[in-house]
Amino acid sequence: MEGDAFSAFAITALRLAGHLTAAGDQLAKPAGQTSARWQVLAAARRGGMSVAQIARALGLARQGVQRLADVLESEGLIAYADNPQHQRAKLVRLTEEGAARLGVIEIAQAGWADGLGAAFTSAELDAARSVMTRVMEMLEGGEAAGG
Amino acid sequence: MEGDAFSAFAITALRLAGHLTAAGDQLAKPAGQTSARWQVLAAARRGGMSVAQIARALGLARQGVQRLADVLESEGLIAYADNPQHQRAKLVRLTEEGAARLGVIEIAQAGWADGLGAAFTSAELDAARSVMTRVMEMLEGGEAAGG
DNA sequence: CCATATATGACAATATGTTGTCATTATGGA
DNA sequence: TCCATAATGACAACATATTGTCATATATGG
Repeated sequence: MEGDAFSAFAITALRLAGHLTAAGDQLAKPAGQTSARWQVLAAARRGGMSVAQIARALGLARQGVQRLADVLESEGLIAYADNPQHQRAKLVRLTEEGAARLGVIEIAQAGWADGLGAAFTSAELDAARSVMTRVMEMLEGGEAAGG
Repeated sequence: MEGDAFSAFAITALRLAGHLTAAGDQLAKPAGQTSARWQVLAAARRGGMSVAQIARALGLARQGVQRLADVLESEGLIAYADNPQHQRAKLVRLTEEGAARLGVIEIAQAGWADGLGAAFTSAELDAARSVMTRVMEMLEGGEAAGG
């Protein structure tokens, strides 16, 4: 029954996420950051997005990202810029200090990903990611059966 | 470069976990529970495990599971039984009320997993899970390169 | 038996994330 | 223009989870 295979898949995915978050925290630690802050810094570098837009891009609640962004702003890693499109929704941009911290993290992350990725083929990783993405799309869409 | 494929895999896994937790919360909601409590109830049904053992089995910090277990115990869904092997580490067991709640959740979960799993072959799901498991084992083991 | 190391529960501080609520700002239709 | 609706930031309450610390219980080696 695919239901059992799916349940096992879901349980494994949840445990994997815990390990990945912990690994991300370790990668971000030398820059004084965490996995969550790192995500916001990376979004800030893209630029042109408000906090609410970043939250949607990350699949997180607006309020949680707002709290992180406010902390990063108070530490000078990001800055709020006026948005000609919207008076309240300021645009988030990366400061020089923020870019420096993000750079430190991403150098470490690249080495980490290369090291772990070497144990897999790109095809394996992409196939697994494809399944994960399809599951996500189903969860975002129909809210599923049986609930 | 497999590093890039791995990075994309990791980002997708983190987002998927968020969706799965939200879905689990919805499944557990009719029983007045959450994803986290559900996991502890399921472990309690297996029986013969202390809080610390459950935490290790779930890949979570001992202290967090302890807090959940204390709440579940105060609500009468689990009970602490004396452990002949260890004076302090009581064994966690499911009460009748806990079993009833867990049953409600698992009926909903079975339908949910069948519905979502129908869009995949067991082979796809198992292959994806295999990759996730291998990543986890690498993360648990070496703590990886580049960090 | 004793000393050391490990495991466990208790407690606290902190980080992350969700939901709910509110006032304000945009947006779109009558 | 006016009004209803949606989006946004601010604030609060709560759930989850981590790390750190402490005292006590258990295990291990001498």
